[in-house]
Amino acid sequence: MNLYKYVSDAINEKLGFAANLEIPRNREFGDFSTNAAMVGAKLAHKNPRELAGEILPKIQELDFVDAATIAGPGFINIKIRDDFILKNATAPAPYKNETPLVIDMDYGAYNVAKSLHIGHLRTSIVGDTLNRIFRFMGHKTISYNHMGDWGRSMGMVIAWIKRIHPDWPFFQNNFDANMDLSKYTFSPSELNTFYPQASALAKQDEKFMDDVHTITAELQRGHPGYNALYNIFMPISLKSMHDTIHKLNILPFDNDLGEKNAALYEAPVEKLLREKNLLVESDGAEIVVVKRDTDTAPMPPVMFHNSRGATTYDATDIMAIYYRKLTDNPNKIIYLTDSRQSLHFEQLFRIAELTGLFDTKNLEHIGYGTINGADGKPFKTRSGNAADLDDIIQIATDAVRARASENNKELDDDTIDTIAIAALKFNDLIHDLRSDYIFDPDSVTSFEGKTGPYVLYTAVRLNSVLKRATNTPKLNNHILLPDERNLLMTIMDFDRTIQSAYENRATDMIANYAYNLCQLINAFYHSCPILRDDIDDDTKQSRLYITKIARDTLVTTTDLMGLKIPDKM
RNA sequence: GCGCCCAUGGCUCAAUUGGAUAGAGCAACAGAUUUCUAAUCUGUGGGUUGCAGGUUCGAGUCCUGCUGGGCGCGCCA
Repeated sequence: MNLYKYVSDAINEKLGFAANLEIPRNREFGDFSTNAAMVGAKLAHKNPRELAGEILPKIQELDFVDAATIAGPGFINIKIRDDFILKNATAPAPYKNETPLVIDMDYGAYNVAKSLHIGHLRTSIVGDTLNRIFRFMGHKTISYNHMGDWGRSMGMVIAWIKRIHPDWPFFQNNFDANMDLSKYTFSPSELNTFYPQASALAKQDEKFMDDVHTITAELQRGHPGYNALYNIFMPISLKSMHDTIHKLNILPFDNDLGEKNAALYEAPVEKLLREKNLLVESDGAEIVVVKRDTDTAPMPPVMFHNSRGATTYDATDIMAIYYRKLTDNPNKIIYLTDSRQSLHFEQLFRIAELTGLFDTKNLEHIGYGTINGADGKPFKTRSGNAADLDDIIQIATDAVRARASENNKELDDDTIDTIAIAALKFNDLIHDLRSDYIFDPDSVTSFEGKTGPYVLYTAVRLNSVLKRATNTPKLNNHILLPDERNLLMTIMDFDRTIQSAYENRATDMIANYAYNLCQLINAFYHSCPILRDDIDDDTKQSRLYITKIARDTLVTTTDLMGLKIPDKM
């Protein structure tokens, strides 16, 4: 049950006004605490403690209250009856929402022909967990991998291939799309080298850059050879993305639809902008002015067509809204990107408002912080590049393998991968997503304390106990030991946590809850033997029941984080 | 220049959005296994929350001003 809500509602009803219910930081004060008397005292010009004295008897009458006392400047501290806890403790279940929202979620946003790197870690992991939270709350989400699959970077890749294979048929005037093209292919790793090389060359070779622009424009206009080539490397790249997110246990995207798909809606969006007289010519480009008189911050115009007539990502993002409205007609669109793109989304949302395309209050940008190295600058490899996600996963995997062999544990490869992924993901999720954090490979692979492996280990322990048990889990009425009581109270706090995580879009609340739950589970595990021979059957049954709902609650949180639990570790 | 964000033990991060004695992990030190997995548990030391004011019953949190850092500001995404 949602204990917090139950207690809060009961107190509010009893008092006849909305009191603020808190869980004291220092649990010695009780299970709950309200500052109703202090708030009320200000309005009524009364002494807070005196007012608390008037409120106190009413609270003491409530059937779940064991004791209620006045403390400090006027707090009323409440302790819940043990039998009430015993009667109502259950594991959480997904919500049945009677008015579910349709939510389009835009995260991931991988680039075709570029390997996933550390910059994609948070958008993937946090986006996936937010998606799972929304679904748990009973909403319908539609996830979009809004790929960079149609812009200048595609021109770069094709220009590079043209440079190294000028004799290939895609580049000949007599190109025949019906010929057998099966021998023109690339390995994923080979493909991923093209863009960086092309990009480096374009910076110093103006002629090559001109080629890139020409090829990009021709590709977008339907050049048969370039499009045939695109259709060869695009699936290779897509598969490579899928492999990586599969390793990370990220839910498959409902749509791998990016800029190319959005670009199909250029004409209707342009028409809409022209109808509203929003397109303005400026330096050969067509722009939309989004600045308001009240703005104090810089607010540059939005580029719809650049001076070469091409559309930029500002434009394709408008088209994507148009497309999603047409197909999903969502209640909300939520974007998860690096917080450095905040201005872009502010501009985008203003255009949605100016065109009447989408209600601005239902467009939401969640900006996450940068992952930095020990020097406080964005995390780089020793050679100065953004670290590949696959390489980071490999480092974690090697560390798990080393740790397992240190402890003389024989674990299969799947288990080792599972533990490594949990270490990476949990480390990401435990941080406030809006803040930067420092990624330290040594601490991520230490697996001690507040880590993913700790969480998995705790779940494995509980599963192991439940597997051995012959008694039926059943909660018998007994006096709760402190470690049993603390654990049950935290289990009953799950609903408040996920509600808060949902409202605040705060994935770290789930991770912190999971860690806190594990600490209490391990304390319970140590101080309360479950299956030992000298434990009587009633106690065994009770502790098995606690073990079971603790395991179920923990599994719910690990599911939300997309962590798998191994059979042993 | 304009705007946004940040500053908390040696290190990495919390703090129920204004609540009570600022908490965890790592690192250091001292302990725990005839017992369900020691990737565990128990304990010890470590703080003038960058600085100076202000608001009120009450401030790490809100306001003002400094100092120091990060980020953004038309044809990259």
